[in-house]
This record gives sequence, structure tokens and C-alpha cells, in this order.
Amino acid sequence: MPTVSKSRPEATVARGGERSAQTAYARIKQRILDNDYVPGDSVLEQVLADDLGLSRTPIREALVRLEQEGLVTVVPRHGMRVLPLLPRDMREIYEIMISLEVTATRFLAQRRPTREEIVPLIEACDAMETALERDDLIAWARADERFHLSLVELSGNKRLAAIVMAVWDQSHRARMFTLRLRPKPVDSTREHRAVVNAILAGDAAGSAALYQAHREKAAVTMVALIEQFGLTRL
Amino acid sequence: MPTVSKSRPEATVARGGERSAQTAYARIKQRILDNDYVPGDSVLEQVLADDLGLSRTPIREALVRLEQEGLVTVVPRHGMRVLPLLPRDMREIYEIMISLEVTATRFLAQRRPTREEIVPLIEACDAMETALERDDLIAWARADERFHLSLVELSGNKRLAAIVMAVWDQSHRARMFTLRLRPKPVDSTREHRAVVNAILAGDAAGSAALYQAHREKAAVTMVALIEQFGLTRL
DNA sequence: TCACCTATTAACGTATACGATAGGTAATAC
DNA sequence: GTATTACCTATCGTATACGTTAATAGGTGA
Repeated sequence: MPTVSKSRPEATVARGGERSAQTAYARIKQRILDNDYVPGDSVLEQVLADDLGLSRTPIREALVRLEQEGLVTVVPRHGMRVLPLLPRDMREIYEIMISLEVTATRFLAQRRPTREEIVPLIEACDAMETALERDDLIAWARADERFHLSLVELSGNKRLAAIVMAVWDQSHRARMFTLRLRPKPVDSTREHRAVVNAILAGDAAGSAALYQAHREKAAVTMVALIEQFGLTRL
Repeated sequence: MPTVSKSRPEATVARGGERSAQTAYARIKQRILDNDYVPGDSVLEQVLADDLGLSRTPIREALVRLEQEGLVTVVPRHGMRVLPLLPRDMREIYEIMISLEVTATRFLAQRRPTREEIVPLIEACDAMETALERDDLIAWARADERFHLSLVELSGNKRLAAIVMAVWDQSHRARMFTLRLRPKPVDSTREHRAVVNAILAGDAAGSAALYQAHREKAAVTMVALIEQFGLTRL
């Protein structure tokens, strides 16, 4: 599940079964996204276990999941290694996000949703606008995330949504890092609203095209920034 | 490998880097794809462990991976449950495959590959043709798979390829099952070759369109078949 | 000084142990 | 006959134990 950091800090309680493995997964993942574990360096299983007050068993279970999500690799005698994000990785991630999100947009528009159905998108736009006025980039990023994840959720394709969320998480650190490096996303909100309107109008092709343009612009900016600032490993 | 392996050198190894957990993962997955484990029924962890001659530890590790790949769910006191494939699931899977494979095609064509580079595609086409002449549907399915997987591999986007492979596996049972139910894929080969030619010509938009049409036709056929034959759970 | 070999040890992968508990079963009440 | 409850057992989740193996350091010879 994607997480713009501490949107809901310890909201992960009240789960049905309170399994340590899940807790371990969530907490380690949070630390990776928050950059508490710096990409590139390794943490031994026993260290993680001591750190979370557990045995290695649930830790290993968590690591298997994190590895398959593409956040870490587990190297036999070096523990968990947080994967750095190369420009190449960012390109891959954006290609996937664009492809799937554009598809999601097309399907959503085709379904001709009511305004009621897409309030999450509208609210996310509002939140982005408000955040920008306040110069609160963190809040803007959260709203942006809400927009994108709501969009793929509304597509109705659960698998598609899950995949987008996974790659979204993979690129979370990069987004946070570049947040202050890129020009304020002033026309971003306008573009988002245009997409929403096209969806409401049931214009599948149009909304898809608008969204694709929007996302490709973002992708170019992001990759350029990363390369420009020499953030060869994030 | 486990305990007894010293006195009795099993052919199955634990030599060097070969870990039991990986073996367990591969073998259980194979059984699911081969329909040895029927969708819907459950297998307890201990049964799996005894079956593979391992302890529960590597089994659990394998199950975590299989669960995240969308092949099974692990229900606390009912072990591993093989997920049935509903028509709805097939639609989701095809939406994702089409979206990503079309993207892959576009990127590949844009790169203007040499004929040398795309021999896997050409060979897969040849193999499909040969198999059809021999009425060997299994061989045709294998060649078809090779075509699709080669295509996404050639896109150069490793993540994209991995995702397509994952959903491909999820739908494997359905493809095998409908193999004899659908009309012989006679024009399929022609369509594949048309895509290859468009890629060779560097026609990004054209190849993408051709491929999309091809895949959407397949999707419609497949979903219709599943619904028609009342295979509500595969 | 450096290459190479050996010994030590630390980390891993797997096995086993164990307490907790969900779910089934049988007994009982209605 | 049906529903309810209490008990019992099987299965799970986690902890711990154990043998294996790779990394490293230290020693030896050139």
C-alpha cells in the first residue's frame, strides 16, 4: 500500500490478526520509504529482529515480501539491502505507470461515471490547489498521490491498481527528493482538472490523451532532474 | 538439504546456492499451473512440507511469494488455497496485459531494432506456424507464450516484463483449458507477423495498433468462452 | 610487502519446539 | 430434531536450535 509517509502514522492497528510478520513488513517498509534506511547499505536480519523486538522468522517473511515488491534485495550474508533508484529505474517505473494509468483513465471515462463516483478525484484536485496556495509541498504530494491512486482504484481493476501502487511506492523516495527541486507544479492542477472533466464527459480517448500528456511531462521532468542533479542513486 | 542427505545423496540438491525455499516455490507453482492442485481446495502447510520432504519453514516462504503473485491465498487454519479464476479476473488480467504489451511494442518499434535483435519473435512465429500445421496445440501455445514474453523482454523494461510474466502465469490455466475449445488460431500467426513487420519498419503507432487489435480479439474470445462454457471458476 | 592458505566466526537456511487459538465435535439443553 | 456450548485437537505463528558456509583476519612463505 502506498504511503506518503505519515499520512496516518499508526493507523495500521486494529488489523484482524495481529501478526508480527505483517507489523514487521509495514514498519520496515515505512523506514525505507522515509529514507531511514539509506539506499545501498545493508541491514542484517538479526539487527532488524532486535530492532523490532522479534525473532528472525517474521523478519524473513517480511523481507520476502519487500523483495518481491522491488524495494530491497536480500543478499545471503549481507542481509537486506535497500535498492537504490537509478535513472533507468525511474524510466521503467514511469513507463509502467503511464501505460496503466492511461488505461485506467480510458476505462473510467468509458463507464461514464457520475460526479458522485469521482469525488475522490475532485477532492484531490481541491487539496492540491489549497496546498499549492499555502506552499505546502508535502501536502501537495499527498494530494497528488491521492489523485493517482483514486484514479486507478476507480478503474475497477484491482490488479491494475495494486501494480500501480507498488511501482508508486518504489518511486516514492525520488518524488520526495525532487519535490523541492522542481518548479512549483502550478499547471499540474489545471491538467488534473482537465482530465477529470474529460472523464465526466465520457470522453475516453480525450481523457486518456490528456492524462498521457500530463504524465509524460512529469516523467521527463523527473528523469531530467535526477540526471541533472547527479542523483545517480537514490 | 535436510538431514538425511549426507548418507543418501539425493539427486535433488542443496548444493551451493540452491535453496529449498526456491525449490519449494518452483515446485508448488508448477503444480498449480499444471492444475495438479485444483483451484478452490486447500492444502495444509504440513502436507506440503511432507510432500516435498521439507519442514514448514521454506514452505511458508514459498507461500508468501505465491500469495503475492496472486496464485494462492493463505488462510490461517486452512493452509494454501489455490485461487480460482473468475471471468472478472480474466478481464482484469487481459486489460493489464494489453496495456503493457502494447506499450512494449511501441517502445520496441521506436527503437528500430534490427532483424537480428528480434529473431526470438520471428522464431516464435515460425514455431506457431509449424505447430498449427501439425495440429499440435500445446506446441502452439508454447510458441505463443514465447512470442509474448520475448516481446516484453525486448522492450528493455525489466519491471514491465516481470509484471506481464506474472499475470501471464495467473491466466495460464485458463489458456490451457480453452485451448481446445476455441477455433484454431489460424489468423493469429498472420497477425503476429504483421506486428513484427511493423516493428521492423519502425512504425511505433502502427505496430501498437495492430498488436492492440490482436490482443483485444483474443481477450474477447477468451472471456466469452469462459462465460459460455460456464467455467465460472477455473 | 604481498600473495596465498588456513582457521575462526558470524550469518544464513532449515529444522524443530512450543504456546496460542480457531474450528470442529460431541454432549446437552430446549 | 435443532441449536447451543464446552471441550479438544489440529494448525498456525513465532521462537529457538543447529549445521553449513561464506567472509575475514591472521599467519606463512616467497
